[in-house]
Amino acid sequence: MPPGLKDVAAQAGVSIKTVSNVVNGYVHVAPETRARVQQAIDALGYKPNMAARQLRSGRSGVIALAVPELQSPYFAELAGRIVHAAERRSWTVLIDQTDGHAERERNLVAGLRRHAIDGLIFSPLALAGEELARGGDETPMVLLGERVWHGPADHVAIDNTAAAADATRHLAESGRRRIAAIGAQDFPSAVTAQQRLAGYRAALEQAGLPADPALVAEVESFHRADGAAAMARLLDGPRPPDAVFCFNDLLALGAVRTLLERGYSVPGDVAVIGFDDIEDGRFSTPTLSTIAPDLGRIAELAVDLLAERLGEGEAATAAPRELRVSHRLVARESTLGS
Amino acid sequence: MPPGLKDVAAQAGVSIKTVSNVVNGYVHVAPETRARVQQAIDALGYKPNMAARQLRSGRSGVIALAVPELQSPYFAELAGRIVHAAERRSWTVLIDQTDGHAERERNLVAGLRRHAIDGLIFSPLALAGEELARGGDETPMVLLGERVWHGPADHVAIDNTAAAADATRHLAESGRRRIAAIGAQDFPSAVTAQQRLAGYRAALEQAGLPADPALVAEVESFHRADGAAAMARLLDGPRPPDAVFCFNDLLALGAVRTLLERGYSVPGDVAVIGFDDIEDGRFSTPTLSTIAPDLGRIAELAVDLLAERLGEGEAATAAPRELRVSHRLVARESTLGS
DNA sequence: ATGAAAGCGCTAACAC
DNA sequence: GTGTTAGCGCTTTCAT
Repeated sequence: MPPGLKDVAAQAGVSIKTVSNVVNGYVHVAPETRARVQQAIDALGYKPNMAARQLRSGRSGVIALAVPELQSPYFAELAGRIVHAAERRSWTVLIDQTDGHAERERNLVAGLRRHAIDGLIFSPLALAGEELARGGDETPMVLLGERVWHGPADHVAIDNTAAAADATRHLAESGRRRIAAIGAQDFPSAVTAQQRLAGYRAALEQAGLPADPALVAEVESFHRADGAAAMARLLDGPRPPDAVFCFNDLLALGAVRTLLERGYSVPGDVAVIGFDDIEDGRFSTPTLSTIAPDLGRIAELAVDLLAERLGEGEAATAAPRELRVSHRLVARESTLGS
Repeated sequence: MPPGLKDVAAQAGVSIKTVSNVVNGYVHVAPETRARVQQAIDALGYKPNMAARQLRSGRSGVIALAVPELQSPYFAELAGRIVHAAERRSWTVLIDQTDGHAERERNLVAGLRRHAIDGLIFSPLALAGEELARGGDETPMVLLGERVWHGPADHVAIDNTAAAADATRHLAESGRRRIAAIGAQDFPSAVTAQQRLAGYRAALEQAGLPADPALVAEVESFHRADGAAAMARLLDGPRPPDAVFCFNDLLALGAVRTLLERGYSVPGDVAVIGFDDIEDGRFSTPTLSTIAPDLGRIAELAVDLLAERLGEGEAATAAPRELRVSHRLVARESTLGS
């Protein structure tokens, strides 16, 4: 049996409360008493029991991060940043992998959590709109990625539509005329895909380019294989594109692979731009042009928002906030040439 | 205040124990009573308080996974697999990012954990050997990756040395004579690097190839940038290699980048093989030959070992086990040509 | 500045 | 089958 406050108290010849005071850094403890208690703590190797502490205080010091999958570089990097940001507040992060399954995500939102967490940072994939409304559960939640519906949850995201337009415009400005898009998705929860598609179309129109439906390739998910397959379909079409905007870097990397495999030059024959700025794109051949969201800022803001809700101040009950994070276009070889 | 067992009991007109029985799926409850209780549970939206449950049972249902960094595809994928494996046992996974800092890792091992966890899966980077011995803390730990010292912890790994030899032999067998290695590390805890280096040297000797020290490039860490820089140094050397064995795929991808950037053909001029089989290598150009450890199996075994230690059976106190997981060589374009 | 006692929500023993 | 009771280890009034 591990030692408890009681054991330390006995060893130090003080009351349990005094030990608790020392452990929690309470100020009004005689230096001499403190020393004696500390000595007993060290001698016994006492460690506070977090379950008991939480039972009393209601706080676990754990927040959950729910992402579709850690395997995707974007989410892996996001997770890493959030773990670091949380660390600065002495929180640890529990990872929930939803695999993009609607039911898994619904459970999360419903608060059907099996574990005591102080807050949730959630990057939904299968759920959107009103389905994200929380029933009953008081645990604060911060949503990542796009949302359309103004509900009772804080939210951090970049301007997807504007970013997609930036990417497309970059292609148009380098003289490309048949600009394809890879990553369209039809289902209602695919908000991200729809916003990027909207940005793509807006930029096309602004550039005075026709919107050829044959140049929009749908994908099942946002992985390399999907991008490779979509690119193949585009190439097999009547008139192949001379540029492609892919809705994320993984799709772009897959598309590039198909192009090179078939003997096309990138960007000579076809320029390619992605979205996310994952590390792979900085070392691929050709290096990948992309949209770089300010990931570090996203992570920080998400954790900050949670902290505010968890705090005592008035912010805890404020209306849901919607925070916009900046992004920038990073032009590399896949659109510029080397 | 969220409803507790007591509230449900009152609502259903039964005792608190009966409610507990229903919640925990105890068998001997009259169907009719069960229904009534369940109804009360639903009506009140009762959720068990995990802190209290843990305080009693001593189990939190949370295990921790400590890795150097989630940003590395290998660890991201490992983490994803472990989260899934844990899920099958209804555990959730807490992520600890050590950043490879020795002190962080030392705290972990010392059990200086701030949070109640049932077990720890740990992939050490800065610590090795006796430093990994646990003091006092009873929480079961499973070590991932290589170890040299036979201590009181379970351990899952592939045969690093043999795998490195396989990779090197593959290069030699395709007729390469000046085979370089990228990834050597000098510090004592760099067990992985040392084992892979040993495998490389053994294979060289077996193939009757001289071991030229100028062909062994050291790196600070195992990232793309390190691989790119190391390759550049090799190329700037007196007699550049005609093949490179990189100690992980990230290094290899960086090396390939440098080669292509400088106009070398891969594998025409220089063949490259990596280690880990991360997804990037399957879509890069050229696709990357590599050593593929059975990651899924590693994750499963790690979780299984923890489960056994946590179980009631005799296995809980058995001697530390050392489990070897298989690996295979995956030859792709970077060594074969396309 | 320190101590005594209550109780957080739950499970485990033991009645009935 | 179901109810009663006693803590798990801690924080928190309230005293002193």
